[in-house]
Amino acid sequence: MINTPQATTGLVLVIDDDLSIQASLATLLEAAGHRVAVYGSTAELPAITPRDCPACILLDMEMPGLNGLEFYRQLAGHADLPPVIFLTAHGDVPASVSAIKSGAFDFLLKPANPQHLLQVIARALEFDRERIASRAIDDSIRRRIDSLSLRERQVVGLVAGGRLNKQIARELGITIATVKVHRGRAMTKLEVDSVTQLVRIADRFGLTTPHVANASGQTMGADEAADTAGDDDGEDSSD
Amino acid sequence: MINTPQATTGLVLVIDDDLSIQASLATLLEAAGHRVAVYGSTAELPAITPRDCPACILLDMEMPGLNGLEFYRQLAGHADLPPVIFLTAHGDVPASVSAIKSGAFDFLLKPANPQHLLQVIARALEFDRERIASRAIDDSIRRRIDSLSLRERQVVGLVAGGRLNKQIARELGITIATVKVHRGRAMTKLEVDSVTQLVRIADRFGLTTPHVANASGQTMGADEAADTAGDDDGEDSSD
DNA sequence: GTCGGCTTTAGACCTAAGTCGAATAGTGGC
DNA sequence: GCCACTATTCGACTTAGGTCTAAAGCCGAC
Repeated sequence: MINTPQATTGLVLVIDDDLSIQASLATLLEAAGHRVAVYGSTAELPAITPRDCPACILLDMEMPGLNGLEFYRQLAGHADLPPVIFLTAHGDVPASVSAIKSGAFDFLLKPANPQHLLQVIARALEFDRERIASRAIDDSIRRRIDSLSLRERQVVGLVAGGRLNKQIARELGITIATVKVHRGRAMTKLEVDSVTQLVRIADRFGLTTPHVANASGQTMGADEAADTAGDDDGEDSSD
Repeated sequence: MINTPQATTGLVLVIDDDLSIQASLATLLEAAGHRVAVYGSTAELPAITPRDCPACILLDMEMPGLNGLEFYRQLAGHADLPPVIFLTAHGDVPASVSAIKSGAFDFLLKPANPQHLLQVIARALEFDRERIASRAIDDSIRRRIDSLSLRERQVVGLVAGGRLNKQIARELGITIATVKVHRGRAMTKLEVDSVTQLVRIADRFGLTTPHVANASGQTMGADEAADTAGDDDGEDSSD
């Protein structure tokens, strides 16, 4: 947002087979305060591991061997990828559209205006910085979830799904007293102190057990089912 | 996903100043079972009103007067827009990247392959159909929220924020009995029967009142604050 | 003025949730 | 075998949530 002269710096992974371009990019980027790692082909790129410093990938489209776009698609499945900026000499509209739709951060033409390129990289690094931060929070919650026992996880899912303790007890074939214990312990382990927090965590990490099984929906899928279908529960007098 | 011969049909708004293109597009689209409305310029397009039938916009980039991309940006702020497919004779990479990043559904080059164009339009209409469906759900929830009184809305926000009834009572300067009344009435009006559903609605529609005001976070922001701040409550004998 | 809606409160009563102590069973180590 | 640890189970007790009835003050609409 703010155009500070010294913005976010980080690691830029340059993938290009042209040596002169490698050199000029490295010079430009290092002058801007970034660390640079250069690779001559997609094959040379080491496995992308989650890193704590902001990074982005500057990817040439016309690479020997694997096509840049295909390479990207392959990487993108991996999910924990820093933003990718395509850089190509050929103004190919379909390729650019395809790249952006696949989630690429930007698509630039060579020769790129150095000022503009630095700007785009700065934005990409800033984006990655935020991604890393939110991943750190997620990891912390993930660890807490992993510390739950099987039963605790089941109970959390059912609680987030809107069931009462007695319904949970019936579904799991245990008594209400036991449900309460699992529920309480899960709250402690997850470091939350209200159901509202539990619901948010459960939804975000796919723990929620919806009342009505429905294939669609992801963000609030658990409840779209719940509020369109007048979910009936607790009304059976079988107990 | 499924390539049924007779896929979703709908209304296609064609915006192009070339009469011969208007004619050929209309012929092609109508043959595919779509309804077509042709406009010679962006200015001629009537106000986009929310409609119940799937629609999409086929927009020429090189229009007299307002540039297609600018026009799109202007429309996009409006939010309730059917998917827009750009159609242009000039393979302009920056324009296509910009369009897609702004949320355009696709960006095609003229002359477009008729088969491919129909395929893209079918996907756009299908996308719009789903958008309309989810909008219908949202509108229905929105109406329920609008039927809440001021107090009820406040109580919903605080409940979703994780407060106990007694905390809510203290914050609003009323008794627990009153809080319970508002809470119960809000649940009835919103047609939910568990706090978990209430939380999802409150989060999705910005009703949640977080414990501690914090700038960061949006999806789970309401609660991350809650578990760091050790909120004391219920222990003051001042009233 | 009267009607209806919003807000407020109280008391009675029932149901649901949370906590404590305690018991059982499996697992791995000494 | 014995110990420690964890997961799981349960009953008893305490607190919180939810509903119903009844009532009162306020305010805008008809």
